[in-house]
Amino acid sequence: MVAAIHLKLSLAAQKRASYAGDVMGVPDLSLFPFLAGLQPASQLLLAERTRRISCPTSTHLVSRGDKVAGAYLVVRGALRVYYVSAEGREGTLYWVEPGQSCILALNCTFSRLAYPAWVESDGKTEISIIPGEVYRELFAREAAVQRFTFEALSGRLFELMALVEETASQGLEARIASFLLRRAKGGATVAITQEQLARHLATSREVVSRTLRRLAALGLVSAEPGLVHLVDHVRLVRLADWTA
Amino acid sequence: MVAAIHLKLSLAAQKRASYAGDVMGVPDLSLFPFLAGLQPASQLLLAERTRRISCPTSTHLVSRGDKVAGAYLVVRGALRVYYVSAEGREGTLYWVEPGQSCILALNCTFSRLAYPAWVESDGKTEISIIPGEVYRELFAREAAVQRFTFEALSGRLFELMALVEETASQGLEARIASFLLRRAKGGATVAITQEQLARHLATSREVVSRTLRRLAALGLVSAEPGLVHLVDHVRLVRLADWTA
DNA sequence: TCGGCGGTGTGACTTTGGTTCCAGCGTCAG
DNA sequence: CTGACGCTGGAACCAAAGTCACACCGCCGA
Repeated sequence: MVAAIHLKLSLAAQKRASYAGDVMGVPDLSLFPFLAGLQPASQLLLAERTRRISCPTSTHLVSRGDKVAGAYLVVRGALRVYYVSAEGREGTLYWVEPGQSCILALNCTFSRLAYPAWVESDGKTEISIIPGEVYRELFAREAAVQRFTFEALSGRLFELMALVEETASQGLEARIASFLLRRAKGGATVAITQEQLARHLATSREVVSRTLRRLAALGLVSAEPGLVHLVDHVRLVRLADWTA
Repeated sequence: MVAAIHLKLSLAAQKRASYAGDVMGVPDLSLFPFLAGLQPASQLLLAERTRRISCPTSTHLVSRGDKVAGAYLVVRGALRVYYVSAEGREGTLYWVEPGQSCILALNCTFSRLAYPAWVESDGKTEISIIPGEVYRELFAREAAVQRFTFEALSGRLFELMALVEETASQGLEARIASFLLRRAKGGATVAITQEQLARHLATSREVVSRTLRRLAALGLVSAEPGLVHLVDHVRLVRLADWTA
């Protein structure tokens, strides 16, 4: 339909990218309904310049300090945004899930801000990358894009405010409870190793092991290798959500 | 010039508000240059609906859970955005300084998000409050407002990412060093009591006292009641900025 | 069958930071 | 002068969490 125009995709992303089988790089409209309402010209622009990439789990996409611009729309899987401390301990800042996006600098000509964190795929992941200039164009003339952008940013902002508060003022028990609840998404079991859990929460495996056993002893969870079952949902919520 | 239209200003803000002497509530254009380029209709809307309020230090403006919408543009002084943990300890998330703004929900009709933190004035402060509907209007039709909003939000986002990392992976020494450097803004001395310092960093006065003395013993700072002098700027930076 | 190896359990120890309690010191109003 | 109050110093103690070392179990491939 439209000739593919090659452009510099950012870094490692391209290296490991394998174009998915769909016609263009435009993400599913079911996940990003606001795209359906765009002007024809915008749709065309999107179709021409968006690239869908697809990668296995734990694919490294962005490093701290990378100068990136544009928007990463997640279609499948998830992106994990995390930091790495001086001692090499890492902690997850947030996930970008299907239907969400990671919007980076727009003013990509000057002040392409260096991204302050790392990004990797979490699970087999497909994302549509809209280059900075293109996104800026769309943002300038499409109210729907403006709104989407605003919500994405302010949503993350609120999330991060909560995270700061959580990490600063809650013990590990509560933080683990909170983490598990968020991850389970209503389900009763989370598939995760204690090692991974430790990395998400920026702590060590041993500490997670201890804490998890304490929670198990209290009857809140039960664990087996690679799995954590949420036994007492109610008490877990009470433990995690101190605002109650 | 334009008749003042009274509207419900949010909460406590109004209670203590005393209108400043300038003609309208529109903030200084020197601080917010993007406002100068707006269409005449927008300028009129701003002039009609913006309210300037002015308050002494430590005036409580927003509580967690308040349903607020709109933008707070800081003209003088500063706003301090902070959280309060279950045990009553507080920590500062960030400051909104002159020329900056605190942009809250825009979709103020539905989903007026509850604000997740507290806001108070820090120093004698003047702010211009643009109501939610008005800001939404401006945002919809003024590219400059869109851009300003985007930068404000993504700037905060990056700040908060750094804060999460800092609180999670740095010791108090480093966090205090970092805090003092940011506050000094190039100067060599910070006017702050240890009590206040403790509140900003979500710790206790005694701990700050100890840590500060340790830093003093190392020759990094020197302290007197209500003041902290930055003695060895270089080593302070090295201590705070572990990325070096 | 025999090692690896990934995932986990556990004890002992250290460090950091939070808590409690009290003492000193300067300023300022009465 | 004096007492109250705000700010700081400092000891003793405690709790949470990070660190180190090692042991165990199950699985899988050589």
